[in-house]
Amino acid sequence: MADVKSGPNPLFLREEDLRQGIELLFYAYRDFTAEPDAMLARIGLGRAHHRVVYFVGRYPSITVTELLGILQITKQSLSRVLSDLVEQEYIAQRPGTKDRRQRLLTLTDKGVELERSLSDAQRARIAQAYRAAGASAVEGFRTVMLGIIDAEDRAKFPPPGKR
Amino acid sequence: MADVKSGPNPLFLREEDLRQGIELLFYAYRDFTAEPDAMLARIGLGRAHHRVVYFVGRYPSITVTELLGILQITKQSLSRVLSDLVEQEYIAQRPGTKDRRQRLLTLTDKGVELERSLSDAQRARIAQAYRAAGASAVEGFRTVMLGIIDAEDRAKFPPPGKR
DNA sequence: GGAAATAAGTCAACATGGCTGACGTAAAAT
DNA sequence: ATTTTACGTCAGCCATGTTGACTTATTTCC
Repeated sequence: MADVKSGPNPLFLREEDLRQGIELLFYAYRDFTAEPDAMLARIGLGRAHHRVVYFVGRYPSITVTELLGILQITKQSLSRVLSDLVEQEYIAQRPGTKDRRQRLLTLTDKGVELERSLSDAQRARIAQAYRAAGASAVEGFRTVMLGIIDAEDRAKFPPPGKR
Repeated sequence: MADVKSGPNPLFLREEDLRQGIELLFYAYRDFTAEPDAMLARIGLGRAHHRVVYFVGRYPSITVTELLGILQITKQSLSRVLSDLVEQEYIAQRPGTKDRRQRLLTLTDKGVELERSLSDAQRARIAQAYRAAGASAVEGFRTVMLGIIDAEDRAKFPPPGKR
């Protein structure tokens, strides 16, 4: 590997800590997504499908607008993957009862199974990291991650007491 | 928002913790990349360019092979963004002295400035999260993130003592 | 010294998943 | 009755990943 310390870029401690934070996020996300991506490729789907299946599993009967708010992509982008998933019967749509313009999304049995098999690799990775790190480290992890996430979405992560 | 607790998906505690871990990573990465992405879009570059500029800044005189190992993409994919960056003089190449087949990559002054302005938003986000969380939470964060990262790359993150 | 391996680059073609813009329909809200 | 909202769709563009095939220069190995 090229020498970190040499060259016109002497890193100081504080700066180094922040860089390390950036890189922890880069490497963790890279490795975290690699396994499900490989599984998805085998069945002709992509990471975008995984995200949709994941959040529909997480929030059964979620609306399209809510899903768009989470994913932060355009409805045209969502449409593409969502139609795939509906056509292939991973996801079912039904009209809302209160508001009949809505299409409430739920996983089919097939969808539940797909979601489980995809996220299992990720759950295993998290579980192993949590186990190795211990409860107080996990609490620190949670706290820092919440600080990185935009304030609007922090409410999605209720404190331990509320769970 | 759709009701988490209702429906055919009763979540239990342990399962819920793991899901929360998955989502912390999703939201953190989403928000972490949003600002630099917006800046990049204004100058006609993309996230891939940021990654290259970042790691060339991190490891001055890094070789193409080393960079490929970090990014875990094909050399054809890297080639595209790297040529952009060399053409636009963000990155300079020079042959290795020990091995003249290598093209050692370094940031130009212009590249240093780009890297700084892009990563500043990210550094600020990390710094704020670290400050709010406190030192022991940061240590926990580090530990859990390292557990998520594949073992091969953990050596890139020397323990505090070695820094 | 000659063969094989390695570092890097290139061309071509393709897939995925973002984006914008324009437009349509049904239902709800004002 | 009008406007707004939820959702969908068509068309086209761009960024960034992929595979496969092939070249050149240099180093390493026998």
